[in-house]
Amino acid sequence: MTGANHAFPPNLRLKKAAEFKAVFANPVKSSDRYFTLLAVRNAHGHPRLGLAIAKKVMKRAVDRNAIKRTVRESFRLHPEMIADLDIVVLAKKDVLSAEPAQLKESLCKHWQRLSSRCV
RNA sequence: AAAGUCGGCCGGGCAGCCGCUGUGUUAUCGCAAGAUAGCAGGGAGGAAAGUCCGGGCUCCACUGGGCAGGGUGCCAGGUAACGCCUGGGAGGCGCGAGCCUACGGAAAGUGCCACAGAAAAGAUACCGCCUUCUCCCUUGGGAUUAGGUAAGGGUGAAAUGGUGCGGUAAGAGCGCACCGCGCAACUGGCAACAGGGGCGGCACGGUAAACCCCGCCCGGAGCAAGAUCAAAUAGAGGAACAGACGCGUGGCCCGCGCGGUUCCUGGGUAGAUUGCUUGAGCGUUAGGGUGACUUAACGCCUAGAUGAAUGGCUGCUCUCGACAGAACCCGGCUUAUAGGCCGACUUUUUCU
Repeated sequence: MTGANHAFPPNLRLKKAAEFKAVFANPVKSSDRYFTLLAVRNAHGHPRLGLAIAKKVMKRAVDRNAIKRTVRESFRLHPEMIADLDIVVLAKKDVLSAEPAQLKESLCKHWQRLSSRCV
């Protein structure tokens, strides 16, 4: 366990509107009752993560922040599962009623599924 | 001790590991801008919320005033300002500490006042009461004519002052006393208002969160404001150079039209930077003020993100943790909130 493997610097994030657009245009999808993930293969040599938590789904800012943290944390701690993809995570309503452990498990499955399907 | 009133404060704690984001500093790389790494130190709230008021700041508009529209509304003070706060007055609630109030004007005008009731606004008075005319009838009483009344009854949220005494045919502010109301002075108070006395003798029902009238206040938009830099693409104007070039027109030349290169100006999209945190700031002490607040000295720097940081895991511990996440910044208001702490005061009970 070295620190370098679990960092989350800015270059691993999707930032620009154009980058999000590219993912939404022609993605590989993976979804369950908590999340919908969209992914596209990139040429950067590392994965990149973007979050899209709709205000409509989660009204309170506290809830939105909490979900973003959970997703980022999972992304950061499991780089070995994730191939070089641009991924956008969309949250669903059921996230609010879920246990933290269930969310983590769900996210791990998504990382592996997307990595094996986008080749 | 119990019940209660008011004001203030806190919003799990500690340790380790892994992350995120500013700041300072050191090292390495780089012409530089900067990048990477190490170390140190900072990193959500009392409401950050609702966006309901008030201001700062920015851009636009602007001579001043009026109309319209909106806001506000006992008085005085505080403040940058306010619809906020403080103190005072008035009315209401509570045994009390205390709490509540959209609290200007109904004699400028208009409207409305359901149901019930005779009548809902300057009374053609329903049941009545009293006097009187005529008739019936055994005194008593009944029917009826003309008039005087508003005490009693009944309706209503509200009925044209209230209670008592006098007075009267019966009654009535008709007269008197007290209360209430109105008027002009006086006294106290900056004022709202209060006080006691005088005069009037009932005239003036309620409703202005109904229109309205009166006093005071208000230009509009908002940090996605605004400022700077500025690709690609589109492409405006000017100047200089070349005018020996190409294309079109034409049989050819001249000419005319479209093209060239360089520079300057302009435009400002994607994007980037900035605005962005030192401020009507906080703390302590001293002075002024009943208080809100204010003055002075000294000390402190306390989030600044931009797909948007302030978190995750583990261990220990307690009373097992609510409402909830900064987005330009302040002052308020309102709403949400587990649990806990402190102070002042009130009422009741017990003990000494």
